[in-house]
Amino acid sequence: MIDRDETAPPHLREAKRQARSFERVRQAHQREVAEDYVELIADLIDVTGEARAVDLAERLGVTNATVNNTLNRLTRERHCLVRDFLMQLGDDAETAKIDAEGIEHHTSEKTLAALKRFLGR
Amino acid sequence: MIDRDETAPPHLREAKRQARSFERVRQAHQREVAEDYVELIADLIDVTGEARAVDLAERLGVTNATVNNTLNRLTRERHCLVRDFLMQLGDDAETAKIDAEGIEHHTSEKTLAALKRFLGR
DNA sequence: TACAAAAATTAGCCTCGGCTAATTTTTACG
DNA sequence: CGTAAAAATTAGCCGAGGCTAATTTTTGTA
Repeated sequence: MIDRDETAPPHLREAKRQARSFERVRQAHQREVAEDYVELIADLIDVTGEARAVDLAERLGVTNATVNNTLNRLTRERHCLVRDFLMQLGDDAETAKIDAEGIEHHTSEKTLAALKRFLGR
Repeated sequence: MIDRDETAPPHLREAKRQARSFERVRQAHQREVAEDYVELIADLIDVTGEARAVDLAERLGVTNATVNNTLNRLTRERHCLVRDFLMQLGDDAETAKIDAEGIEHHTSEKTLAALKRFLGR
């Protein structure tokens, strides 16, 4: 079983190529949100020494509640990333869960990106 | 009451500027979907003489059903645009509704864009 | 220290844009 | 002309990312 079927007719290959392109755009839009938050938070901390949700909301042009929901979602994603990595290393589910709690807040963006690559996400 | 308060402190003005920028990005993402459809449909008609939903789906990398839903939404938007324009011209709701039915399928993208500008959308 | 204002969180709702599965309509052809 | 295959539609689900309103927690200050 090969991934990129060189024997398929050209118009089908073209359609698949196009589909992958649109898919990448959709995924990029997803990532943008996280990146906007990271950037804004860094900027606020740089300037004011802290990053209040209320200030993020003002700068993003959304409500307080929306910022809260989004941050929850993003930190949930971060948590799962660390936990799944630990399980890949052989931790049992319970241990992975507990350790992830302790680790995740000390994990830089770079390390998180590395974990993502490692897990193939 | 003025729109852009020149007397507001600089950091608030900056926050508003940033909020508008994020808002524009969100709106741009919305428009992209419609543009992708218009472009793909034109391309398919150009090449094959027709634009089947099933082909759009393949090229967009989504399912048949998704294409159907999205097209429904977009044509609903088009319908409302024409109808609201007629009402702006003084048509009563009933007349506007009926006439929009007849008109909307003969309206080019350019005209629709003009209507949008006229209605301030 | 008490309390008012500010910030954060929670609850409940919406739309968009995805999906699968089932059904109906259209098309092509023997 | 009938029918099987293809295409389209419908029903019902999900998650992301918005909202408002209400509540709880935190913070600054008299």
